[in-house]
Amino acid sequence: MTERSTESRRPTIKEVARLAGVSHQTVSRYLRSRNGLKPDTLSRIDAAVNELNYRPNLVARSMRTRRTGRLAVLLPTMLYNPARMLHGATEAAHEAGFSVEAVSVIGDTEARTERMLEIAGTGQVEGVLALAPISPGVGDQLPQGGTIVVAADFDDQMRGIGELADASPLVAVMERLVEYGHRRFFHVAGNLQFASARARKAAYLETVERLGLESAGVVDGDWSGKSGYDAVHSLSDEQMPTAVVAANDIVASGAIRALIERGLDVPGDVSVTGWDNNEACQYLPPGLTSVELNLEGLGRNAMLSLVKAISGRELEPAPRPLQHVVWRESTGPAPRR
Amino acid sequence: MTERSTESRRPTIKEVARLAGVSHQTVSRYLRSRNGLKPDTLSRIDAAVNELNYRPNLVARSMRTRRTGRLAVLLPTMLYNPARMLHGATEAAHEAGFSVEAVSVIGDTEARTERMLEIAGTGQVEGVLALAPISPGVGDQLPQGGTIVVAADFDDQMRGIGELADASPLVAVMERLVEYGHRRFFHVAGNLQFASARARKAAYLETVERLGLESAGVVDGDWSGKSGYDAVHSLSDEQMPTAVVAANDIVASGAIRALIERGLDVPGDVSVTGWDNNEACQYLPPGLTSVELNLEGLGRNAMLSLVKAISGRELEPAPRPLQHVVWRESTGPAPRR
DNA sequence: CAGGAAATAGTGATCGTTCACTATTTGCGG
DNA sequence: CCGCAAATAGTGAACGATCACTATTTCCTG
Repeated sequence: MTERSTESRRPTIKEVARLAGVSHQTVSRYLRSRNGLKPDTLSRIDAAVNELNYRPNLVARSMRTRRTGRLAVLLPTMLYNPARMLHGATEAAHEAGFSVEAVSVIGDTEARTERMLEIAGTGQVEGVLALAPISPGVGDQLPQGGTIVVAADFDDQMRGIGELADASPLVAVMERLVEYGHRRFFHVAGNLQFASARARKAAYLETVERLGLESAGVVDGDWSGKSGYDAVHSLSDEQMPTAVVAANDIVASGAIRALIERGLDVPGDVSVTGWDNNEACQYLPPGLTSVELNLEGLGRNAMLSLVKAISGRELEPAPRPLQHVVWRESTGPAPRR
Repeated sequence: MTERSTESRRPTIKEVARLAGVSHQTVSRYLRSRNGLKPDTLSRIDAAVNELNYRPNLVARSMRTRRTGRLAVLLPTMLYNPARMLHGATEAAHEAGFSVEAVSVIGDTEARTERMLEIAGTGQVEGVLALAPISPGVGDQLPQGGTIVVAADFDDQMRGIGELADASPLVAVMERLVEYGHRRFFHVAGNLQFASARARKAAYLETVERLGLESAGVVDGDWSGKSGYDAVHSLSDEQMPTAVVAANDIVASGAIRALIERGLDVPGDVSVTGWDNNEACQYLPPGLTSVELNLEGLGRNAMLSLVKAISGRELEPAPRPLQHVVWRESTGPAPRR
């Protein structure tokens, strides 16, 4: 389906004014508040607007007001589904009267950062929310003019908003597994450019240390099923843990596959946990123990900072908790040795 | 991380001109082509631009040129991961000199259509590519001004670009399964608001008819794992097919779960196929036979129509085929009865 | 009904860029 | 070194809205 509407120019505020028999400024007032106008005037403008099917030219408005009401969200490509987070962020932005542009960029942190500066520098958006990792100190490079950048993921100095990278459910998972008798763990990390991957890895190591557990080690992966598959196959029989904590569900699925290929039962011999509560992994046998994320909530809360920084407006944050563990069949008591 | 750059106004073309000792028009020329300027003039402007860290105000430019160079892509929310399609579409748009705004809208077809009209009507974008179902005949409602709308999914009169809804791999899957000895099939459809779901259902029914197969029926679902799970459980033992063709991998995972719960082996008793080549489903046992999509290519090709309609420019389409079947362990010979 | 404040409406400048012209400089043949 | 075309640069209007004022009308009070 392809349609092109009539070629004639769109009507302007002055044409509406002429048709309604008022000045352009009166129409301008009408557009913004609709108060302080006589009922008669108002209805004449109403009629003119309808007759001409007038809609204000937002480009011209932006030009004069120096406000675009638009925000950009920088998304990572392909690594996970950012749609739900984007949705939460967009909803919050709408509440504060902003529209949102999503920009997905391939390439590394540097490429993303470059593109972000480009977006921020042309006055097209009032702020940028980066849901993908960007270089630190990027704010300093911003051209003058007040475009604000909020990074939801950590920057390289490990500062960050935090919620996105909150790894506490991983600690809860491990503690419960310890109650189940597990002593020997293994962690397959995600792409460490992501704060969430770094945080989960750190939480794993910290918990091993704190509870005096054994660890078959940590393998740095890339969020892929293959990374989980390869990591498990890289272990010797002696190293084999009784619990594999994977960075996400995809990694977990690869790990489970490798465990089965090695003749091990899940959860009989080895328990496996994931992250993200991937719908496919809920059903396939064994149902995967995972961490359910309120992605809309996380997106919303990330956007709150940006909205506040730009307009000072404080929106209602998403109700906590934003993550919780869902126990399924892939976890169970540690095997007797 | 939150940063605010200096509050001072961004430099304008006139300030650059003054610093370089030329007229604003000369700077304007410099910005566009950089030809037809004396080397001396050019380097003076270069220096001024760098010193002021000048970037053109695209809002002002759009105002004068009546062109924004921006396109919008309307995305469905949450049903599947549109990131890769968006990426292909964005890449194609960049090649033609457009930037892309992604708009995800919740709600039904009507709500989406309404929002789309809003976006198209304010002159902020030159075109809209709808990757989510919208109401038919929407072009007629568009305000004057030449915003173009291209719908990649079918409209309600079942016209459409087609590639997105190409169900031919489903036919290939069924024919192969027939070679394997399968005679009795079952289809769990996706949300029929989507052209792809309608096309797969139609292809299933047509193939059953053409090859004279038995069908345990078609259940209309919603792309969810639960819909696959419930659909299988709704069958009596007598109705049970030897092959389940699911609308996508998530649905397939639900179906597999239900089959296992009923004591059936996959693929020993029943073969199952999905769609989308979901990464998690590749690993979990049994590896799911599915249809791999070149989502970037599909997104790209959808964008081509829009770009062509707006600028007349014809970009290189993605190489075919854009979909192909990946055979894995969830399919096998029909059981002897 | 005069007078003044409040409510309502109008006028012209302005945002930062490009467009359509006009003006100036350069280069070159004779 | 004149004259003229080509190359280069400058001037002012325009895009479509809002802002900062000023002007007019309405309403109320005494």
